[in-house]
Amino acid sequence: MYAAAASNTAAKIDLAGLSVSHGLSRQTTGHLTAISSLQKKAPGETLFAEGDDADSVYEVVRGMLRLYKLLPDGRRLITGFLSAGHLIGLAPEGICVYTAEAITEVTVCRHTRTGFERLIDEVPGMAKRLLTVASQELCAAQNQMLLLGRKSATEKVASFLLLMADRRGSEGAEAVDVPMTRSDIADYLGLTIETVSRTLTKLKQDGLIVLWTSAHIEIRDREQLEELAAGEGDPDF
Amino acid sequence: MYAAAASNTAAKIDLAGLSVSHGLSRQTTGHLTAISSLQKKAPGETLFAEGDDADSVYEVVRGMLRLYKLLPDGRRLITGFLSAGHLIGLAPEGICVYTAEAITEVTVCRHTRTGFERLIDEVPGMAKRLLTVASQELCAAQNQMLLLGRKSATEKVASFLLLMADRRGSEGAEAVDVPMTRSDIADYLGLTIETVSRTLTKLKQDGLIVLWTSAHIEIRDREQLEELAAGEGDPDF
DNA sequence: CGCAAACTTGATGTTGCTCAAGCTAGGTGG
DNA sequence: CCACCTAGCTTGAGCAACATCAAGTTTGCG
Repeated sequence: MYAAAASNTAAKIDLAGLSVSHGLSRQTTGHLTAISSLQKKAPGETLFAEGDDADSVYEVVRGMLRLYKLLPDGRRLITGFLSAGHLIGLAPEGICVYTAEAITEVTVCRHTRTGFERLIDEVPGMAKRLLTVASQELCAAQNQMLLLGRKSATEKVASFLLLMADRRGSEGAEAVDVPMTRSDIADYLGLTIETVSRTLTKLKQDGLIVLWTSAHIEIRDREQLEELAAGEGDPDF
Repeated sequence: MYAAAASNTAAKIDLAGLSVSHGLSRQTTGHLTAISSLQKKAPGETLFAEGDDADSVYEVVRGMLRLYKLLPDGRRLITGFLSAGHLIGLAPEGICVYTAEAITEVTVCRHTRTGFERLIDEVPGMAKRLLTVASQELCAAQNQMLLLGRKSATEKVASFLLLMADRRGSEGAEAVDVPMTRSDIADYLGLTIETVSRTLTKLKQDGLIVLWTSAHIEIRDREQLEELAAGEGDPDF
């Protein structure tokens, strides 16, 4: 019954895109689960594709998704990585504007769009709360635009590492779990896999990070990494 | 009294960022103007700056604004251009996350944040309507990410021209009014002024556009421009 | 008319992309 | 259990797109 609420007391929520954290009351999530069903997706499986009818709203319960848009010749841009607690699928015109695909094995809670709409109308304050979340999303999207349009490869990769680090709850240790491939990272940062790989190697050589495996990175000098990410990095880095 | 409504029967609305169109009922805008005051800004003047308290919500009545974010060393990214009917200032944490500056002479309708919040609570359907607008914003932001991360200079400039053309209502003629400088365009597209200038020259030489003046451009081959913008351009362009 | 800001154009430079090998790790079957 | 196989990752060499630097030119305004 309270599947979604059970795994997240203070649920993180996402609306139609990038991830942001937000608290939902138990009552609200109760309403949510009343019109919902759980689904599992294997890595690489598609939840929905760009152009599909947006007839469902999903909440991520476990695992990680990528959202992306494609150009006709196959160039891809990943607009966000979603993890547990995030909401997706609230498309404006009833048409999905991006594809959502599982990176790891993913469990999602599926709600019908009409049911979700009714929820917005009936639960007082629901729309306002979602509006707050949407504003946060927008803010995150603007930061990502700044990154894509004006940051160097090193600054982009540093920003990405900090984002991943901060997302996995702040567990003292600076161990960053990177479930996505270099190709995903590249398409998220507007780079190529080779540049991502080279940049990580350089950060390793400079002692800012340790590459335990390609999917498990440790932050060694967070301060310097933050300076880089903010664009205040010494030019000699 | 109905200042905002008077200039826009079907008002375009913006929420905390990029522009999107949306219809507001006369009743709603009536409520809006009840807690509002008109202000004028000269070109170059600042409405609010990144980091300011977000204590107001503005609706653009006339003219054009730029919204931008800065990196510490002065690199700038313009996240959007706002024209009549757009709303700004609904910041998530009460802190402005970008600067808003007048490009042309601008008239805005200023609302107190608290008054606007009350409006959201009291007018039924208001929050939901704003949520729709926010979703459209988010969608636009994702398209801009795709542009910034994966499009070539030519594709970026073509996309920009079409955006400007479509914004100025569809008045048959393909006359595009460009009130912003090359520097603004460059910072919107993640390019330099020189690249913007050269790209426009190339489009002119290829016969896709005519540069009547630097601020007045005519689209001559919309179809080809649209192909370019979509990323399906012939490599020989 | 003269000045300053904005724009264009050219020559050169650099970042990140492309192309091309190798390398590593995880999974499978012998 | 190990050897192979493949997908993903790293590394290197050369290249291209766009940036930078540097003049000129145009435009609009006092």
